Amino acid sequence: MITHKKRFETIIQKLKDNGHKITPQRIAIVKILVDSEGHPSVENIHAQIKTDFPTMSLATVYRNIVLIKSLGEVLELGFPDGSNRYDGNKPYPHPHVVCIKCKKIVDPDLDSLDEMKKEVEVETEFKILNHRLDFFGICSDCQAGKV
Amino acid sequence: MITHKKRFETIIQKLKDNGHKITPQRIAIVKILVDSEGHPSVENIHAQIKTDFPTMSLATVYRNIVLIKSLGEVLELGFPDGSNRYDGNKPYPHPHVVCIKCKKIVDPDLDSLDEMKKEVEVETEFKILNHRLDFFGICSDCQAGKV
DNA sequence: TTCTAAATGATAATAGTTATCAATTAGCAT
DNA sequence: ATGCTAATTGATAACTATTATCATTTAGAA
Repeated sequence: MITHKKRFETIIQKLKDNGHKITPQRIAIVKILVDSEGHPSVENIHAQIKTDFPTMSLATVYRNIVLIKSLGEVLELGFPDGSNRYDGNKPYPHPHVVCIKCKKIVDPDLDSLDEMKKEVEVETEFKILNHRLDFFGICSDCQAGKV
Repeated sequence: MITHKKRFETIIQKLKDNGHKITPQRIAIVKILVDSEGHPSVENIHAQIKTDFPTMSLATVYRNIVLIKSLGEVLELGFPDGSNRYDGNKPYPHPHVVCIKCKKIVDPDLDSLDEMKKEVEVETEFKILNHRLDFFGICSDCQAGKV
């Protein structure tokens, strides 16, 4: 399991390698992306960042998330009922478990979907490149009525 | 495999059972939902419907999709890069295969995720209610350069 | 046939995201 | 350390997808 610090350095290096400046705003955004436990939305990231950067623009956060996504260093998840969510720690397809009450997202440790992927390729004649697997339910906190 | 006609009748009956009027607009929307092969967006549905109902409002389509969704008769899929998609034939969790070029969606025939669901419940202590599984790739038509 | 609450159509409003442009600044060159 | 400049930011307008509002229409019960 790679550390948050390692992920931070990887993303910052990727920005440098692609000719981008390492601004204080970018450092702050990447830090939140890799430290976050729950795949935050842009709005979440902006709200957290305002503590240390009260004048940072929401547009700056959006622009930088798009940039980091274009470098393949963040996984973007869309849900039907709201804004997109971002995972800076595992920027590749992996399962999620989403609480439908508090919207928390956790990453369970499940077996690879490679077998299914092969079955799908045979059945559909698609060339499969990636996948998405989410389970939706109620977390133990919300079951206990803490939220 | 249930027929489109049967699905149509089921949805219409559900609307009646819930005290809703069966307007010509609703009949047209439900028909497109059950006849569609590729999980259309609201915009798609509206574009198709305009042929026979040139004055139907986009808001009417949106309102009715929301209504049918609230009755549990349509599956709603959100993607990070655009509008939501709707499946009126299988309004319950099932796998999808999405072409990243032409955006076509097909439903492969895969084994149940019940085993994984149990593993997830044990590991995360969530009560799992449903799931989402999508594979992303390139369909055979787009591989052949037809699109 | 009449009546009325539900539904529609048109459009304003909202939320999430992207584009624009003047001002600022990271970092390279000296 | 200083100067320079293209990249970046901040503020906000604009865009897209969706929802809210309200006058008008209509499905269907009586």
